Amino acid sequence: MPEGSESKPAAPGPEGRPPPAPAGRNLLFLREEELRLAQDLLFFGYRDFTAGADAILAELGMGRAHHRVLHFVGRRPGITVGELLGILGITKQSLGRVLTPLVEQGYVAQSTGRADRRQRLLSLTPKGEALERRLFERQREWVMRAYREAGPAAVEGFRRVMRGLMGPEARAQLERLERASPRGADTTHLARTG
Amino acid sequence: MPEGSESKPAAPGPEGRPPPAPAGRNLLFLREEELRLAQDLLFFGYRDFTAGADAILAELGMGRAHHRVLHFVGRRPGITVGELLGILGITKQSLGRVLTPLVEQGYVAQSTGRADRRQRLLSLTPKGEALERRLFERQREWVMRAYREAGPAAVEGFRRVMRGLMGPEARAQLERLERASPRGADTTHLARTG
DNA sequence: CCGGTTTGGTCAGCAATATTGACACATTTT
DNA sequence: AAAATGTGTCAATATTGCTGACCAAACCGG
Repeated sequence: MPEGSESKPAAPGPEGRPPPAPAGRNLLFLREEELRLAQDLLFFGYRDFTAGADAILAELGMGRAHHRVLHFVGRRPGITVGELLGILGITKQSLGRVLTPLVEQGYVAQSTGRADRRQRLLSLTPKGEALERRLFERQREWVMRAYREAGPAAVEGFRRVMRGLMGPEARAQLERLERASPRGADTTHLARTG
Repeated sequence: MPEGSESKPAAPGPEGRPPPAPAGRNLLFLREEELRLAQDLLFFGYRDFTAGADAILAELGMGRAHHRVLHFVGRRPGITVGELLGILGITKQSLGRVLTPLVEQGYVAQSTGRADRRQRLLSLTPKGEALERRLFERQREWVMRAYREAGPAAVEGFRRVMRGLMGPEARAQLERLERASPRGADTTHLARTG
């Protein structure tokens, strides 16, 4: 379980400690309604964000878990099973149930680790890349619409808040992912105006 | 093909800034990496956002579905089963499996609709309100931390993007929820007739 | 080389959340 | 009276997660 016990940071945010001011407009007085809205937004937004990819996956008899594997393997080719487990935050058995079929059906390739030969380095086959890309494109359109409607400043705010919603472990993992940042190089075929 | 491959948006940390926007063109060319980041953020962020409440629920032998029912019933007391189904986007049977125990255990009260006596109007009992509040408080801390770290402008952006990620149906539902305003504020239309 | 640890695979069993389809019942509408 | 609606419930199934146990291969320190 990803923590949940993280206590309030003594380190003040950009706002610092709000003084016991008259107008309770500051963030410490986050009103209840404001936070209930956040709950609603996250519920509806996440649900609809995943809906498009879910539909594609369903056609192939797959689920969201398969997508997550494709996504993170594609994001970090050569990832080991253990690392993937850490990122997904699930057990080996749960992962095995989706990973094994993906390998058998030729979406994911395994290769023996060069440094440590116990490791299975995972990567996407062309078939796997094609599926991952298809799923990605579907979500891209969805996110793109939201980003365009909201504007660049809102996008940056969105990112900051989402990052804040992550626990320390997830933040570390995200950093690792960003550093690895694999396929940023060959995206020529989607640089079109879509 | 032009670009798409480089000019990475300099991995935005908490201090990151929106990519230099010369024209609206750059939102149309939303780069792949930018959108992969969105996928990651949503995955990790949503997971950790729900982790706290999940822990409480697990102690009570409940799951996330129970929380959603408590949340939306609390948000809109007097809601009918059918409306709840529409909001949650699940089937009657799936709802029944969590709703029935919640009623039996005294978290949710049912009352016959005054206009249409077929309807069961749902509301939280004091016990249900207490649990919902406990769950809410846990998430509030979490969201509050993220909001505080991100700052008010970012929060506004977050909301705009999340709203954009919602489909039309969800937007309509959210509007209805906001209009119905929660908890006693403006719920006259549900005069309880026992 | 031995023995302990790490990495990964697999099996058995269980639980939560979702699905579809069918049926029943009370009530409202036509 | 008949049709439609709102709700409850049954049986069967799928997906995704869990725990615990056990095994095999490979690595590492002495």
